[in-house]
Amino acid sequence: MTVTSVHDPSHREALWELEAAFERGDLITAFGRCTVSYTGRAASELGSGDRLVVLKPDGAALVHTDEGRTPVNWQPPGSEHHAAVREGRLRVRSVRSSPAETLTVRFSDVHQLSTMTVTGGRDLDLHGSEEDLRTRVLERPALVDPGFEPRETERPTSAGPVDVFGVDGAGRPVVVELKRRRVGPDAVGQLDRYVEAVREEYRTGGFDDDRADTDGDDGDVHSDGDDGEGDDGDDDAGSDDDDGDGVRGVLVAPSITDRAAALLADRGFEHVALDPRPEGTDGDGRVSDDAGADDDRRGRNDEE
Amino acid sequence: MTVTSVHDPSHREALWELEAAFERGDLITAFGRCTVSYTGRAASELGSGDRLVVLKPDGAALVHTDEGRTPVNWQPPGSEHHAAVREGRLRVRSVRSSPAETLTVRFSDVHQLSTMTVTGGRDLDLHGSEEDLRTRVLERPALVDPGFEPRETERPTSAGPVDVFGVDGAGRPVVVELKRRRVGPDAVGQLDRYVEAVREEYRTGGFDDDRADTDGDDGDVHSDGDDGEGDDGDDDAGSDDDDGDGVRGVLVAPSITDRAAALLADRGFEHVALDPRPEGTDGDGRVSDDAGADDDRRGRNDEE
DNA sequence: GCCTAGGTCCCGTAC
DNA sequence: GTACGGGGCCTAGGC
Repeated sequence: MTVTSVHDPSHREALWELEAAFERGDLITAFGRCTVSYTGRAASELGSGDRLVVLKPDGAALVHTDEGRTPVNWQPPGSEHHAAVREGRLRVRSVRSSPAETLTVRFSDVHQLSTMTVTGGRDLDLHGSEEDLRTRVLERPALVDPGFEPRETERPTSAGPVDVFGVDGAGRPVVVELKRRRVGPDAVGQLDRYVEAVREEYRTGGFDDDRADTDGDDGDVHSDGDDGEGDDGDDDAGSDDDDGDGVRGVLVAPSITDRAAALLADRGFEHVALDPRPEGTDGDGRVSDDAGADDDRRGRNDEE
Repeated sequence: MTVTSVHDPSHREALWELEAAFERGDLITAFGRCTVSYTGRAASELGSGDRLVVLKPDGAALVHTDEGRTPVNWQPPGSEHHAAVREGRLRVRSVRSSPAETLTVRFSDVHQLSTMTVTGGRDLDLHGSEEDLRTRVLERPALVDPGFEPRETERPTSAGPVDVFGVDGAGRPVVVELKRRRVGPDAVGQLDRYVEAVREEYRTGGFDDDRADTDGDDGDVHSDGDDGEGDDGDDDAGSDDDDGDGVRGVLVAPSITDRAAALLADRGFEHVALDPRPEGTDGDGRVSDDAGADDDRRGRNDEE
């Protein structure tokens, strides 16, 4: 039996079904007239109305109205569901600790209650995330800068891990921050923190202080033989005509807002326009920078 | 009739029910074995398995497995739902434009399909948001700083609106950034952008350039009589022993991470520990700064 | 447990 | 429409 469903059950009937479903680890949907209370990180009250309540065996709870992608109330996984009849109403409560939070749904009427045994895979195969963008950059570093040579991903700094760290053709350190979508001012701040941390590293000594000792860890790129002095730069990696300390900051993202661009310029950083995916049939995915890069409505007609 | 439900319908039956429900503007749940494809800002594929699909009359679509608060696939409101039988399967598709996105669910088996007419309120009464924190600050400015005098909320700057803007006892401008929860480095960056924008204002002239002309708009505070010189400060509003330009930056939040605190100190800004809500019975909600401010497990027992 | 950042984030609001 | 920031954000990955 994969689905059970009862229409307009009495509260006792509903209670019985709920507890059996909890026991089985079923997915539960309840539709009915209810009020909802929540207290925890915040607190809320929702007056009477018809809602769809979903209770998952992992402890997640969702309360949906007829509008919005976001549930009007919810409880994340890890909660515990409880049901009871109180004051003539069916009370469903999901509770979790740390943070201490309680969601309470009180049904005056249950229109329908269903329980479902779920089987099958949950693994989503997703493309177009920041990780895809990183792959593109590592496979074709020239998209970032001619002569760019990635050295490490998730490179640790005192400000956190840098998405891609490497050197340019002149041997200057390059800090690359990747974003899968159009970026605003926050991304510039993020890049700024990383660049400043790296600059501070170079200032205060030979990059051995802040970096967690992760030689040969999983973040490395280019595990070829040369690990020491293979730099072909003519400068001593810094003090060039560039802005700060010789450390470059590059924001790789499909596009950037005006305000973010102004901030970026203010800090002396650069934007490289790049999509997380090779843009379908559109060549290599490099978007022309500082130019009208838009409207490629590829007429992808459905197969059926 | 508020609820209709069919068990193990044929695809044609299901199609009929779906189209009637679309017509009525009903909320729809479908549980069955299906695959899911998505393409748009990203792209994904989900293999066959049992899932709960929710279709809302506002165009929202949700695909839920038995785990997680977040749907495994979805479509935001504004999409258009379509149903058809193709290649022996029931195909439900939600499409939207800008961005162009398509969600396709292909059912090999529909275990249950329900349609529901939703009535009742959707307005949530929520407490504990940043707005509550702002209210607290405006009602009791001394919580931020003795002598702090709020002048404006959502004060426009070239970097965006400042949560609360005012002056301290010495007449120095104060930029306040509010956060309802513990803050990390990003919040410091945000505050930094605002403070820098205000400082630039003061540098480049008498605060009349970047500010949109919103005198007497809705962001003002203190519409009392005294608008001019009531300051009791002994300094001339700036050039004190303080860091920058005489403009102070204050981050008001319940707590702050170490890294954020270091950044804050580096910029010469301050943290004021404050909760969005008066913390139940806990006095005025001011949290002791730089001290072990924790564990107040108030034993709030349920009423029933 | 906390911290940090990504997300098909969603969502409201102002421009 | 774009932009910007809030959110009970959720979620994954480190430490």
